Amino acid sequence: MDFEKLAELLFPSVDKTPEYYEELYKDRGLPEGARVTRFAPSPTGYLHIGGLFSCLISKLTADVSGGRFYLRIEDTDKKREIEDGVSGIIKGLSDFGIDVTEGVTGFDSEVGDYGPYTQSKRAPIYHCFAKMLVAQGLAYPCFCTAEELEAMRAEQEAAGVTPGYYGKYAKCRELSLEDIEEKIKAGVPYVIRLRSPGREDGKITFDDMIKGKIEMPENIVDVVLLKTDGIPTYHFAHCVDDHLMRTTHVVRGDEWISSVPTHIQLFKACGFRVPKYAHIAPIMKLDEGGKRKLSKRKDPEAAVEFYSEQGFPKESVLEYLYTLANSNFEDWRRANPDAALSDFPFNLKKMSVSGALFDLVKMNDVSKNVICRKNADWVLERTLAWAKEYNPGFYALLDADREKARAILNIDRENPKPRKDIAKWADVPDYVAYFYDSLYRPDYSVLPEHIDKAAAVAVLEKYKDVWNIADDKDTWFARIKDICEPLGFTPNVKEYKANPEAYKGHVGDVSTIIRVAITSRTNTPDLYEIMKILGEAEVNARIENMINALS
RNA sequence: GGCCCGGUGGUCAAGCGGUCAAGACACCGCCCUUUCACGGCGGUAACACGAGUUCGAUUCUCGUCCGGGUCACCA
Repeated sequence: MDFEKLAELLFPSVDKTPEYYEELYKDRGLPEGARVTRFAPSPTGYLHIGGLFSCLISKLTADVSGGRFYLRIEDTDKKREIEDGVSGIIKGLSDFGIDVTEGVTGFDSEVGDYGPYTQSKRAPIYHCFAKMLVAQGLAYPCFCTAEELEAMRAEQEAAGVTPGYYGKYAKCRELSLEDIEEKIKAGVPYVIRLRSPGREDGKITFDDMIKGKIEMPENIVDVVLLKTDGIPTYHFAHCVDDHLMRTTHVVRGDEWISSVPTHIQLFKACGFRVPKYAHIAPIMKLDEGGKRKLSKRKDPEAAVEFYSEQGFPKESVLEYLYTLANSNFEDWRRANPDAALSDFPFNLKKMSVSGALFDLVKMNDVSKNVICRKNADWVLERTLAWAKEYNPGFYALLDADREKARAILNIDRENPKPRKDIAKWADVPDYVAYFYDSLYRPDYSVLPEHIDKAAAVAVLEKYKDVWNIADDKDTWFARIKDICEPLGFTPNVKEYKANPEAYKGHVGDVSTIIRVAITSRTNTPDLYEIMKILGEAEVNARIENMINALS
């Protein structure tokens, strides 16, 4: 068989040589040890939290080595094509702090010297290398129809042999040049398959950077390289792209692990250096007692938009993802509370081998710790930005009086023991509700059972007269203590505990009554600050209101 | 089913032949305290099972069971 002639017959329009591309996409000239990685999603318009995680790991791998990270779009499946599947992904990445400096940067735009970075725009390149393979007898056209393939599979299953296009089942392997010529002339559709050099009993071992040493049977299947429409399969595109883009480390989901033998074989067939692989475990979710991958359809938290909508700061999401990535991250964070995330010495080898359950509760905790360290301006700014997009009414409310909003958010903040009330911006409307007439709904039923209503009214009547907006905090509290005794309460909690029968309650109960009158809640941050912000008139009105309601 | 990978408290996880088997989240208790939160202290709770190897196995080997992945002209 004259393979050169076959190659010419199959790819008459290819006018470049592999050497041309090797020359065009020069070695990156990075220092020894610098790693080149990439994130290569399908343009579904949707960024999965697992995708973000994978992307982060990939980027970190490059960053800590002083290397290079780029974004490639794998749009070789035209059945899945949607209008603009790219922008959503880019937005998702940038919303969570990953800015692309090489590769696809938006709908129909890209930067970098190794492009095009969108696979559908690389057809001539794939064809060139497919032609090379054919010319060397390492690939061949296959005219089998879907029906034939299906029949073959049924036959193999019935016979109990491994299904697949290989060995004697690879009917088109030995077609003569004449046969091929004839079929092509007749317009019979065909794919290009690899002539797999794998042996039935062959073994291949490779060293995954996360999973360690893995031994697998060699690939013997003549996998499809180019589909009927001339578009490459993932396998082939991965091979030529990662080679030409000079990727050194392929970081991807571990669902790919079983095709590594195929990929290594392909790289070798092409004469390319095989990249290092790092297969990361997927993020899981507990469902009906079992673990399963976070699913786009069933789990709202699978989409990164969920975190935007809920108002989790990107710092929080990132921080949580880091804890999943390297378990020593939390120790590092405790030791370096103010360090930038980029200073963390990320280590691929410390990645967990098996999939972690996504823990929204832990995520909340991480986020509270992030937010509680920030100042009021930062919190206000982020809350405003979130509200503007997801809660316009609330935005208008805060925006109307930013000083007030800032003051509210500043209560018990910026001190060594800051409160941790807020995990996400969606928590804020409820957190600040009683400061705004439009959100506040008086509800005195929250007053604890053990507090007598008549006594509560008496407390309020008295307090209304003695409190003074100008008081400093000590005086403010002293006044509350002062009204205790005359009304049958004690200012001394210990005293009360020693002899509860002698009193109607203690200063804590008195405070609670006042707190309920002003906020309709039994738990709030510093009441003194709250009253300051509300102002004299409003506080008096609210006290009056409760007196009337209870009388 | 074949082939891979995995199995330490409810969750994330240290651990690499000898440990009272770290730590974090969650939960419970106590302290602090005008409430809540914060903080401090303490507590409940784990090596899937069975055989080996070894003076000694959570750590090594094999088997069982369980979980996950994969077997396309999808990625």
